[in-house]
Amino acid sequence: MTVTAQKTNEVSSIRRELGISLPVICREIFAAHRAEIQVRNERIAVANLGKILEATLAIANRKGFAAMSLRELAERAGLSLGGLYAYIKSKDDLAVMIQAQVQRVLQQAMTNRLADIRDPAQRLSEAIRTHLYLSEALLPWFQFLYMEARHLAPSERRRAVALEQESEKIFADIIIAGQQTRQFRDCNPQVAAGMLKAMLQDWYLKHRKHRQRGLNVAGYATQVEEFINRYLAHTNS
Amino acid sequence: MTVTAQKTNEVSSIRRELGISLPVICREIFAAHRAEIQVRNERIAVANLGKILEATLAIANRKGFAAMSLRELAERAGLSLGGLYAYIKSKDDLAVMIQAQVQRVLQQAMTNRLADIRDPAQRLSEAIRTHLYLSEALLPWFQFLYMEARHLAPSERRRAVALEQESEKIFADIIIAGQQTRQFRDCNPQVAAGMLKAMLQDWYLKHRKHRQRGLNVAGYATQVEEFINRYLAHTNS
DNA sequence: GTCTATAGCATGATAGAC
DNA sequence: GTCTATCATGCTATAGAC
Repeated sequence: MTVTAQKTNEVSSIRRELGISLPVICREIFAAHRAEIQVRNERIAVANLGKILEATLAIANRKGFAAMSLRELAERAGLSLGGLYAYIKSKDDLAVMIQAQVQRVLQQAMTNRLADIRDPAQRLSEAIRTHLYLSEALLPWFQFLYMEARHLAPSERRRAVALEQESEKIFADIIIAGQQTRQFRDCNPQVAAGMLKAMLQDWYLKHRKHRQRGLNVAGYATQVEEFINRYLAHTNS
Repeated sequence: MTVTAQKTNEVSSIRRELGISLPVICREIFAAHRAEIQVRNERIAVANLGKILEATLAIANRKGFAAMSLRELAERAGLSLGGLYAYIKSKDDLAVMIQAQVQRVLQQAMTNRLADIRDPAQRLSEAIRTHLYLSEALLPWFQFLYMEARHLAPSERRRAVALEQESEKIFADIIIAGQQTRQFRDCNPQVAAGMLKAMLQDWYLKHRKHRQRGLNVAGYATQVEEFINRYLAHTNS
C-alpha cells in the first residue's frame, strides 16, 4: 500500500514537474506542426490531436503501425477519414510526430533532473529513476518509439539511433566520473551502460510481465540499482 | 585474432552439434508442413523454402513483416507470386512457420546442452552461452521472433509468450538450485532471471551496436556472466 | 512445378459539399 | 472544421495455361 502510493507519487511528480499530460503534449505538438495542421482553433485542434494520438498508440502497440489502417484509426478517434487528414499530412507523418515528441521529452527530462547533482552515485540513481518513471508515465509512447523506430524513413531513423546513443552516453559518462573518484571499480563503462539500458528498456517492453509479478516502477528501480551497484562496487576479497 | 577464432568456433560448434544450417532447418520445416506445401519433390522444395525464408527474414527485419509485400518477397526469392503460393498457405502461415521452427530449435538446444550438467554455477554458464550462441547462429530468426511475435494470431502469440516464460523459468530454476547449495546469495530469483534475459535479448536486438564496438558473442557472454555472478555472489562485508 | 493473368478487395489520399 | 464520396493504387489469393 505504501509502496504503491509512493510509486504513484513519484510518477505523478515526474508528470507534474515535466508537464507530461496529454493536453500539454498535444499543445506542444500543435505548436511544432502548425504548418501542416489545417485546423486553426487551438482548443479544437488540441482535443482532436489527443484522441488521434491516443488511438494511434493503442492500435499500433497492439498490431503494429504498418498494420493499422487510417480508417480504423479515424473511427477510434471519433473522426471521419477525411477529417483525420486535417491533422496529419500522411500516415508516415503521424509516426514522426509521435517519435519526435517522445524524444524531445526524454532528452529534456534527463537534462533538467541531472542538472544540479554532482555526486556520480547520486547522478546514476537519478538517471535510472528518471528514465524508468518517464517510461512509466509515457508507457505507450516509449513502446511505440522502440518498436516502430526501424520502420521510419532513413533520416528519421538516424535521429532515433543518435538519440539512443546519446542517452546511453549519459550513463557511460556518469560511470566514468564515478571511476575517476574511485567510487566505482575499474571496468568497461560502455558495456555497463549498455547492460543498464537493456534493463531499463525491459521495464516498458515487458511491462505486463513485470506488473503480473506484482512489481511496480519503484520496486524495479530498486532492483536495477542493486544490480548495477553490485557490478560497479569494488571487489573486497 | 584468437578471440575471433574462438568465437567463430564456438558458434559453429553449436551449429554443427544442433544441426543448425539452412538446409537442415528447411528439411525440418518441409517435414512439419508437408500437408500445406504442394511441392512433393524434397530437393526442390527444400531449396526453394531456403530462398523464401531467407528473403522473408531479410525483408521483414528491415521494414517489418506487415509492410513486406508478397510480390517483393517472391521477387527476392527468385519465384513468381503464383509460384510462392505452392510453398505457403497464406502470408500469416509464413510467419507461423518461422516462429514455430525457431521456438523448437531453442527449446531443444537448451534441454540437450544442460542435460549432463549438475553444478548450478556451471549450468548457469552453459545456459547463458547456449542462449547467446544460438541467437548468434540464428540471428535473423531470433530478431524476427521477438519483433513479430505480437502481430501473430492470438493462439500463436500465446504459444510465443508461454515459451518466453518457460525459457526464463530455466534460468530462475538454476538460480534457485544455486541458492539451495549456498553457492548464490539469497535474492529474488525471478527478478534475477528477468534481468538476465533482458541482457541476453539485447545481444540480438542491438546486434549492430555491439559489433560496432568490437564486441563478439564470446566477449559479450563473458560480460553477462560477470554481471550476473557479481549479483549472485555473497556479500563479504 | 512454375508461370501469367486476374479477381476481389482494402488501402492511402483527395475533392468538394455543407 | 468536418463530412461523404471517390480515385488510383497496391495488396492477397486464386485459376488455369504450360
